[in-house]
Amino acid sequence: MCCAPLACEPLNAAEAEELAPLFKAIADPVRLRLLSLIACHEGGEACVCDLTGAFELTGPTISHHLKVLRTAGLIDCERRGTWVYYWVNPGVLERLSAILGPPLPALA
Amino acid sequence: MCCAPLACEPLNAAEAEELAPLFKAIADPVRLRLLSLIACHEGGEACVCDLTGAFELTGPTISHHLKVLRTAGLIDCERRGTWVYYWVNPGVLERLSAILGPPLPALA
DNA sequence: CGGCTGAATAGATGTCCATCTAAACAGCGG
DNA sequence: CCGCTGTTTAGATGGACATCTATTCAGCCG
Repeated sequence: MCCAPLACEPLNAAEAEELAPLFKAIADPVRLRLLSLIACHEGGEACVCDLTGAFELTGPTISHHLKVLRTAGLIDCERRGTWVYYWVNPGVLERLSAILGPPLPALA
Repeated sequence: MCCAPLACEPLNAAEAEELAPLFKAIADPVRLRLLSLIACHEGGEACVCDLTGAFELTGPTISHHLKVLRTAGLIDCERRGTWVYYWVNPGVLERLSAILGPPLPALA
């Protein structure tokens, strides 16, 4: 688990190879909005049907983007009856934030 | 200038379209390391020749990645005699960090 | 069980991108 | 002025990716 911001010490090749896919997962406007929609949704989770309507994209395309986010470990999901609910995996975004961010004064 | 973290209110389409290219620029292991190498280098700036040696890639490839970072607004450069120096544009990384991060308690 | 709705998978397609080689450009030193 | 080194640009190529249509899978209800 690496935590030092980019600007503190040079990222080695292995860390960079590990981090890049996470940034790649959020480096798409649709996926950024999906992530945001899920994170902001009441209860911290959202059904696919809540998400699809926000885009002018087909169901399979949204499903594809959700899978990319899930494969990257940013979100997780569970089927409950007819619907599938997604939520943001805690900690992952914070980690990315910390890597980009300024040397935080130790927040316990 | 948007600042609210992803998890506070849903990103609208325009904001997402603006942010995605920034994340795309850093969504590559080589560019992540370049950014880190530059940020960590003494004086906050690095010459291309300082960077090329860290990778098993040709000069043109490094030059290409630097251009991507520069086009995205993450870094800037200046030629001084024979060498070209790059530095990280201040503020941009912090902004991305803030967007991913937890709802910061208003830091003036 | 049969059909309906929500969601994911399969396969196809057009575009973008990382990398290379070859060539051009910029500044320096003899 | 000429050649040398550092850096960028141009063009080519192979692979990755966003999106679609068609199909399949999963659960519900009459």
